[in-house]
Amino acid sequence: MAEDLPVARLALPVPLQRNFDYLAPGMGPDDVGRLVRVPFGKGEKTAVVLALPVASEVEPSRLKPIVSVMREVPALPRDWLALVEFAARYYHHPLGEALAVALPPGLRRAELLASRERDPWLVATSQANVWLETKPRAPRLIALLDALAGGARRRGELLAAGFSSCHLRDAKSRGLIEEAPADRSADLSSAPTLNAEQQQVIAAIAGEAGKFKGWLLHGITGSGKTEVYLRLIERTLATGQQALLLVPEIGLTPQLEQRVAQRFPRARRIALHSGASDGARCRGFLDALTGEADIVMGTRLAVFSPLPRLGLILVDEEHDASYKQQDGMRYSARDLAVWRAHQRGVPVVLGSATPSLESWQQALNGRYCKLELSERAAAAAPPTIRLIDTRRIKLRDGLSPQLEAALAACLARGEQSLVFLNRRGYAPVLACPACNWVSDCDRCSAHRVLHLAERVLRCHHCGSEAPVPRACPQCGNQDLVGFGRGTQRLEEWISQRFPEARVLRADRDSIRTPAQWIALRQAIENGDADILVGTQMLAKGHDFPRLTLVGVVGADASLFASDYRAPERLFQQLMQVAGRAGRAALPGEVLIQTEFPDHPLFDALRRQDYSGFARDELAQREAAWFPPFGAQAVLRAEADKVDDAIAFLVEARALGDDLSEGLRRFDPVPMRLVRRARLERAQLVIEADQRSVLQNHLAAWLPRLAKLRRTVRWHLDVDPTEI
DNA sequence: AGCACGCCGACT
DNA sequence: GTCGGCGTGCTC
Repeated sequence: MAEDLPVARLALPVPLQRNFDYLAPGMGPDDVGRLVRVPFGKGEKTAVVLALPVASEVEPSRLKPIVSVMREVPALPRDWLALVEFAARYYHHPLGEALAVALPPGLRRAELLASRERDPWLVATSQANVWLETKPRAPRLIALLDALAGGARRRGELLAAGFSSCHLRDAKSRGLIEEAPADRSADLSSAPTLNAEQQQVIAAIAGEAGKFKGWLLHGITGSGKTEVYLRLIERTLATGQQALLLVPEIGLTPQLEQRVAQRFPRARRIALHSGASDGARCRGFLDALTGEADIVMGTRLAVFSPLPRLGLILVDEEHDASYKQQDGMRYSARDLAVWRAHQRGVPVVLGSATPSLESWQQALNGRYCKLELSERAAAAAPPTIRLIDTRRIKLRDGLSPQLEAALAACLARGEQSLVFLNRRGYAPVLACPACNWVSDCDRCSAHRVLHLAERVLRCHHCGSEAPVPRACPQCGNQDLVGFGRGTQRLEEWISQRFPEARVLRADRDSIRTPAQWIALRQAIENGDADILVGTQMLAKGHDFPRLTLVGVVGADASLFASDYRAPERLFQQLMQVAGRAGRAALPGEVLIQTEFPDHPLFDALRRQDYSGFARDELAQREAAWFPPFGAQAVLRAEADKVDDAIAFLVEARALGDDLSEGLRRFDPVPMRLVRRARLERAQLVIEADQRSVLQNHLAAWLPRLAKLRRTVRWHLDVDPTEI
């Protein structure tokens, strides 16, 4: 009697903008949010129940039945489904694929759960009464029901009786088990005293807990933002709620993870990031879902953690580029965090020393409430920043006499210095002066960088390598020259100039694993290094108490980049690296070598005047209707030949001609790095003054693209950060 | 995306 | 006479 069976509407992980209906025997409205296994095409897939029951438009005979319901996973709550549905709609990504992004990978894989699925007790717990009748011999179920009947309601008692925590999970989500009153109190035995500013900030945010409010916490380096986060988490846990703490890259912030662990030793803490194993991500996700986790800390993907008791969202270093996913569904975790806070009626705190201009503008126009932390908490004065005009100075090994003298003096004082150069390798290009051969990458429109230490030429865009030729491959000339400088060469120069100094280089080549990173930090903290040479890896939020001097070389290239976001990024980067100087009792000094000392960016930087920089930059953005004053989306295409990509975009654009009112649709152009990993790329930028106009256009236009010939690969990027 | 079906060139 | 190229079309 197939026509009597309920029909469920499911989202499947396929790149199709539609859902699929299946027969759902024995299922009901409570099963919305369940994961199910279904036959699809030739194979089987894991799908998510969106609605049940539904009246299907599909002819009943064509409906296939659901194979199995993954009852060991509690149903995903409606607000979580709504979050993913919003992300799918906003970023114009198929819902099934968006769900696949939001779920931990292991959860979708049947084999990982297969052993649990076969465990009759696990299946039984979710439908205890039904199964007690139909499967009277499920011994674990009977044991559990006996335990429950005997008055054991506490998690601890049941664990003691031999039920494992994963066995109890579903029973608990069904309310069969009572939550033991948890001790989530903070350990304040080391906690620093708050200054007046910190107290005000905490009071302001805590005073408006329990409802949505966007807070922009603008705190200079060393002003104690982390302590504010910890105190806010403490208050959230005290009211029995969960806190979500988003961080840029967990690998680079083990210090923050440690501080959270030290402060909340008794709370259930979860760390979620792409580096964690499938099993760990699954467990973390499920602990968040059942409400067992108190603090969920993680990278951008953690924004999709289900949090039934959510009370607070924190986004640390909210300007950081890593919050934007750069493939698949290109979401901004920061923006989704704000949407989610609004959806759930909880406060969201965006913290940064150099906020994104998007967030800053939201604060200026009153959508966010701005809070300032302008004092360095640890008594030290802000570093002094000086510019070194290198136009009329002869540099020796890339160093000006001033920077060299400052390094020597720092060395003599027994303090540490850092020379910042955001370019790894030995020299950016190897070239032949005789015939003009250059070390081009054969897969990308870029040079291969000379890495002398590893004796290879390496492309920084696709990773391909070639041995360093002994002679020019074109004319045989033996005197090939490495032009420009990277961190390896700078390290070599500095070691020669200061033979008595212990020089340490830190970039993605020298620090590849978390263990190496920990060892490096340890060495710096122990004082086993005098001069550090490094890329932005060393710029991000670390306390190096002995570090008093920062030198910046080679930042000029970014000043005149064609990307309109380049100045914002450069300013953020330089403010961040400058903040490494003088964090403890010792005063810090920052020296920046530049040929453009009068550039307004450097002027604002010298005064450490973020708001002045933001004012100037926002004025320019407003004049050009760039974000945050207009909204952008980019359609990108890649093909063997860039002309094919352009042709596709031209054709695609024409399909939206009748929908183009209120839009600026530019000509499709090759991307700045046209060829990457053998594929040639082009893009079409679309702008609107209003987000809603852009969204309406995309919603009407994109479905038409499915009808185009599938000759190229393409994707859409809403709110792109790299153009 | 997969994976089928479906019509035109070089081979056991 | 077949094996196989990837162009269109479907997946409840």
